[in-house]
Amino acid sequence: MSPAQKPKTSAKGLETRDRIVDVAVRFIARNGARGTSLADIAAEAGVSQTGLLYHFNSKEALLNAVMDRHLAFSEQWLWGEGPDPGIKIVDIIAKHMASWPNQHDSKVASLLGMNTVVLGENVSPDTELHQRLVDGYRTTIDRVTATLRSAQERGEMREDIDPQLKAMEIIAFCYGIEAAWLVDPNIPVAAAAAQWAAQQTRQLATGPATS
Amino acid sequence: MSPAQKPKTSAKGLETRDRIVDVAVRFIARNGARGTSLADIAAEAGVSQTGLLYHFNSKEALLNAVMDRHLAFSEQWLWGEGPDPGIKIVDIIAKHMASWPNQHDSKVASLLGMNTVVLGENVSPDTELHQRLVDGYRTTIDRVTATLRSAQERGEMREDIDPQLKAMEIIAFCYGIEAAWLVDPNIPVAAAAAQWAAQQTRQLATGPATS
DNA sequence: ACAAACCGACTGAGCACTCGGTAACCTCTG
DNA sequence: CAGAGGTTACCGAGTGCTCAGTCGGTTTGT
Repeated sequence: MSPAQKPKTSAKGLETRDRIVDVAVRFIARNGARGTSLADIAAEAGVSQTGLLYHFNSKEALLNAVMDRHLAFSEQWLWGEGPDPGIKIVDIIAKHMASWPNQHDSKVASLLGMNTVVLGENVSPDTELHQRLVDGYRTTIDRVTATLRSAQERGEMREDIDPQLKAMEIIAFCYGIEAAWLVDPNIPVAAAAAQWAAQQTRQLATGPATS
Repeated sequence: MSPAQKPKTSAKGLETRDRIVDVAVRFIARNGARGTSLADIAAEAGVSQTGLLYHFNSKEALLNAVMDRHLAFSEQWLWGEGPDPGIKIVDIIAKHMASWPNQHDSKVASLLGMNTVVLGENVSPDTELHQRLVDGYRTTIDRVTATLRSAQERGEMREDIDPQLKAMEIIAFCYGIEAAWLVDPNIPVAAAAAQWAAQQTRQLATGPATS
């Protein structure tokens, strides 16, 4: 009936599908899902609104495809350099943030910015995407907690710091800086991230120099 | 003509006006401005939609009144204990966060949560409220920076930490924790805030005990 | 010839906002 | 202190727009 149920999609079909999601990510990152109409997306993607609805049976279906892409990107963003970076995770984050100033208009920025925008639209538990956000947050926290805990076991991180609470702090910092950067791209993100990472490393590490 | 231009409002008028803003804050904090209709707000406030539009000439006017209330609240939240708390600012923040778990459904929670929701809806620079958000962020950063700097001058804070970047970090943490708590009120906000404040204090203070 | 890919025209719901009223209340005057 | 006149506070019934989704088609690739 429809490709969502019977995905006998051809190469060309997949390509348009992909293009639509691309455009949707851009629009949603700027105006939110509620602030973006299917007509807008369709026009920019070079199809009619009906053509869009052929590929995604409803707005919600498109939204989910967009979230899938966002999830894949975030995954790569945090864990692209290995599944267990330990306390190096703060350096990874700072390194990524250092490149933000150059790419405020890029695809990367859209994929990142979606976070803040979609989250804001779905704080109420009775929206469709809310559960996805809760699950996403929990798994991220769990993974960061796990890598910090294993760093403690390896003796690379101080034992008197609760890994879960520290994970929450790290993710909160990411969210907060991202939000601030979105509303005002001129703030010194790179410097803030660098100072933060340096201080976190000093605080977390077991090294002899506590000075 | 209308109360917005000629505010000859009576006591009763002010009361309804106030009630409308109250309700609007609650709705917007949950569903965003775009996700809330004037009809919803009016019904909950016990007036007709036309009655609402008598007090606020447009949705945008109501939005601005809501933002005014939010601003006043945030002001009190951060600086209620004095205009120059120095590094104690992190303790103030942690203290406030400690009380969040008890008030997820309260007025306070709505006023707080608005931040995340409204910010997400206005990342694009061509929305009406965007400039207000940018200005609000900047002044907050400036004030935190100033109090940290004066702490340094008083010798209460280490000199080798950049106050502005630290201010950004502090505000980012607030944003991030708030966002996380909004989507999932069950997370241990109080504990995370307590550990964060303790570690920040140890890191910022000039005290002799660096452990 | 058959399915996949796509379109134009339509529909119905939801929305912010307008228009033409009415009722309560205050104020100034005879 | 009656009551006329004006102002404030509100309402019901529209209006025009935007938007997600439907329907009945046509084109294109294999």
